[in-house]
Amino acid sequence: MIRLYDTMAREKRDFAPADSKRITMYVCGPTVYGRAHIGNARPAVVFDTLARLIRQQYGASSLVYARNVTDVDDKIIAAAEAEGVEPVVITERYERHYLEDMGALGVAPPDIAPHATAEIAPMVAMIERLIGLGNAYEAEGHVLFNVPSDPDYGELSRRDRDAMLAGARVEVAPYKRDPADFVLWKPSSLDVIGWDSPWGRGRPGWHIECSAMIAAHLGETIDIHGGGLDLIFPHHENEIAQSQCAHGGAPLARYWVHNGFVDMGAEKMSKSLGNIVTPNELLAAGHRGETLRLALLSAHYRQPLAWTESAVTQAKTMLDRLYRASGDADPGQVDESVVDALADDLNTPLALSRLMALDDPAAIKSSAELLGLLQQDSSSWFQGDGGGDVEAKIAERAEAKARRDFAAADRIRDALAAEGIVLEDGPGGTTWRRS
RNA sequence: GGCCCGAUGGCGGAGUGGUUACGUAGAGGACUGCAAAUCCUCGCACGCCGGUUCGAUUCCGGCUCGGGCCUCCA
Repeated sequence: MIRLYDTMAREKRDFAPADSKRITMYVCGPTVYGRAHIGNARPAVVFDTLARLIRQQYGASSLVYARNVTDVDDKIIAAAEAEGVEPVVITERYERHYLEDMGALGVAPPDIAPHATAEIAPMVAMIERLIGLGNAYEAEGHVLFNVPSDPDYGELSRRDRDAMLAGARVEVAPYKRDPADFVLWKPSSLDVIGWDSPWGRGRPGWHIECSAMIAAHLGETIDIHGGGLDLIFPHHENEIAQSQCAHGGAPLARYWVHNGFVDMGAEKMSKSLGNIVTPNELLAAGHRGETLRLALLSAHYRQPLAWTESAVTQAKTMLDRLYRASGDADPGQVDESVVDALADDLNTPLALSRLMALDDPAAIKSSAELLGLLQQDSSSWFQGDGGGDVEAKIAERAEAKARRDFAAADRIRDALAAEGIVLEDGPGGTTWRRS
């Protein structure tokens, strides 16, 4: 039995999917206008891990996992203008990078990756339905969702309309009937990407994308909706409003799961603060993807995670130990204590500590796979490709050792160490690994 | 201002009404030509003030500090 902390209920709940043969999970994916940073990678890794757990518990084909790609957005338009290219150049490039980076972190592609630009029709249809129901209205080429028309608005974020307005830091557009109303459709001038619609040429607002794509691919009510804490308001609140109003009150999701932030120093890592570090940079600096993944899983997903050099170093050390302990074993039985830890609201730090305590190489290997770790042979982890001349050096050093010329032997070992190659003398001879 | 989180050893990080994980770093030992790896051992913590309790790091209240959302944000 999996237990998940549900943001809506503010407590851990037993996970009971509507249909255990078709569990539906939707996670808000990237807006592809720039390189993903480590903070962006956290939800990808967290929900990838949750997906692995669900498949382990309910069967490989039990889960339909959708993660969208937002490929129409004002930031994309701005990036395209800055480079003097079409938006599609930007979106294709950064989606490719996103998949590369997440792949390096051991994140499997989702089952479905809906793209906003490919789903304009269902969005328009949903907007039309909301207008027909009196939940939305057209004004100056915009279509807006009328927040007061939804009595349940604010349930997820626990804020009422008055409180929202009291803290509002944005000027209210004059065409809004209510200051809290938000955009479903906005007009596009001819030089900006847009689609014809009943309200003129325009483009969808951010929130409607997810609502429409969820309904189109997964259904009116899904089991799990995931994303970062910062999406609770307004994004997920607005998704709920759109979907529930359009679907006769059917809840959008049974479980709302939100991950905490990655911090740099004391602050949230974010592009606008400029304090970001990207998987791409870290990989280029020589860190392995699994190291970054383990570092991301070393804190519970709802806790803030401070990103530091030492966190990465510790993750690397732990992986070295795990690879050494598992050796070249084939995966065996998944350890129950690891599964139990994960089943309790995805307690990855506890799962990791239990993994480190295992003795059986086959159990280590299979249990680590549940966390998306130990996905390569230990020889490739330690040695990577190449290294043919290392064996010659080892033989040379063995000769030196045989004639008890330890100074010569140590010179060879030190020279290799300078290249990042560590020699280890064991009972069966000398082995080597990259440091 | 409103709403919401968090505070655990040098660092990271679980968990628990009573004997306080684990990792990493550090100390000592075994092993080694010396190392490395491995194994053994050892220190080191539950923000502050009250309350409840036989007993609180754990429950409750207050405080302080830090963070988040209220605008784009994972």
